[in-house]
Amino acid sequence: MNASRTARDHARVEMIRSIKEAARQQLAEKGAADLSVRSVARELGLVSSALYRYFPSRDDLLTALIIDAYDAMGDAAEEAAATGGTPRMKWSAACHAVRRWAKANPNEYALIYGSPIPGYVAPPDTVAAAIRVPLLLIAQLNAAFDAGTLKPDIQGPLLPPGLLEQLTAAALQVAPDLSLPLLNRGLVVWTQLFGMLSFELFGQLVGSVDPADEFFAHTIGQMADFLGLVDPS
Amino acid sequence: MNASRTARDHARVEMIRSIKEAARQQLAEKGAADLSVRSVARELGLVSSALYRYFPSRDDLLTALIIDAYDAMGDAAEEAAATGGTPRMKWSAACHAVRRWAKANPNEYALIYGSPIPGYVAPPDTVAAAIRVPLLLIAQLNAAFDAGTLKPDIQGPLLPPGLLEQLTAAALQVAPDLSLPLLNRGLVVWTQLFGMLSFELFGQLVGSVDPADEFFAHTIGQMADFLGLVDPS
DNA sequence: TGTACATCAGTGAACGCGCGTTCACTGATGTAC
DNA sequence: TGTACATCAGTGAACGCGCGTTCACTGATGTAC
Repeated sequence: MNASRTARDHARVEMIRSIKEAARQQLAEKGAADLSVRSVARELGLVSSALYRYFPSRDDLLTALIIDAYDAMGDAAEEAAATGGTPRMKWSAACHAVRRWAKANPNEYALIYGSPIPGYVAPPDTVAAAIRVPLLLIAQLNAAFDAGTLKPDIQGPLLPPGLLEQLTAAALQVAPDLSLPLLNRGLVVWTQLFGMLSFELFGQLVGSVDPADEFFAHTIGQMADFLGLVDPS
Repeated sequence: MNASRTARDHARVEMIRSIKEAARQQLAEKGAADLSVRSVARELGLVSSALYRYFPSRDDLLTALIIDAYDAMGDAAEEAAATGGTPRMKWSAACHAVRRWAKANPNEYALIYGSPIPGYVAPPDTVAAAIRVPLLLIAQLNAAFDAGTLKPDIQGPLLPPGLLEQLTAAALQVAPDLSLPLLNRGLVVWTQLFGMLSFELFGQLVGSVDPADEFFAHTIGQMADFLGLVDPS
């Protein structure tokens, strides 16, 4: 309400910030399974029980880190897409930004896109942050559709009925104007993008196309073609 | 050499088998990070130090499980492909077998395709088992090429020089007759396949195309088209 | 403005637990002559 | 075939460690009158 109240509150949000920062650093060094309340407290020069003033349990701390990671990736992608250009250019810029973020923060990436942590269940709060990147990608398809820079005819096998239903439901929420075959391709490309990233970060590409810079860049282009996003040229 | 020697040796391989089986079960219940030498020993009614007669350390046990997991997946895929048909059919059958195996053994899947285990580095022994599935998929492209059931002209953006080099080196080992653009597409589809699987198993598809049976089946077809594998019809 | 009370941050000890690994040991199983 | 010895499997105790979480506590910071 008044200045003094704000002071203590401010110290509190600052402390939460430092805790998460220290935890993120531990994460970067040792991975999610090895992140412990005690080691974070140690890093901050606190006694472990002190952290319980800020996070009621280890899982809540993990949840905060997960949301922050999704948001950091979302920020990076949105910022890259905001630099302008055609939908295809923005789409490509967002993909590259996602990769850059993932390579700079591999353990945060693993936290959100790697194996689930045993015994941990993500609460629904994470969903809003988690869907930012897919929503951004779909937004580029919508924009291309509106701008008319989308090849109108997607050929390919007919969608089976169950898939049609799922896509219809998803489209209602997210992209009511998009054709369902195109939305489907969007999902294919979405899984392709993160499959490629996980393979690169988790070491599966060693011995073939690692380092993957050119493979990634080239594939982004191929997938843009697959979606019918026309080239800016 | 003689019968008695064989008897003790036989008991030994049997014991190794039971240890791995118990470990696999623990894996299925709790995930890789929670798998411990002591709990495996407990399950077998042994004292924990007894296991050190068979595996010199926890990491060696993990390595054995990793190799077994790759091999189990490889067996499933090869068995499915061995049922015959056109290369496209075999390719598709292998993909479905991989998914079936992964869904039946999610924690083993996570062990090999999920986030790296902190502090663990996979020894080179795992490579031979790890590449069985990609080799099998490439073998279908080779077979299709030899049978002439492959659309000969892959259009698309030119391969950048660094990628060309990497693909040339890989092709030498694995598929000397394949065109490099096609080998490149093979890699794209390979990452797509496991990206889709990881998303399904790790819960990223919840809210869109989960359950993913039809999405998976449909995408396998689309990717076969993308590779130019002609339809059996 | 000054005082009495309430709220909050951080402490330190403790509970109860599980972990990987080593080591000297006891019996049983195998080998060599 | 029988005996002396070597090899191996499994035991049980111990080392040293880290973990999440609770709880009664001390001071400091904020609030109400």
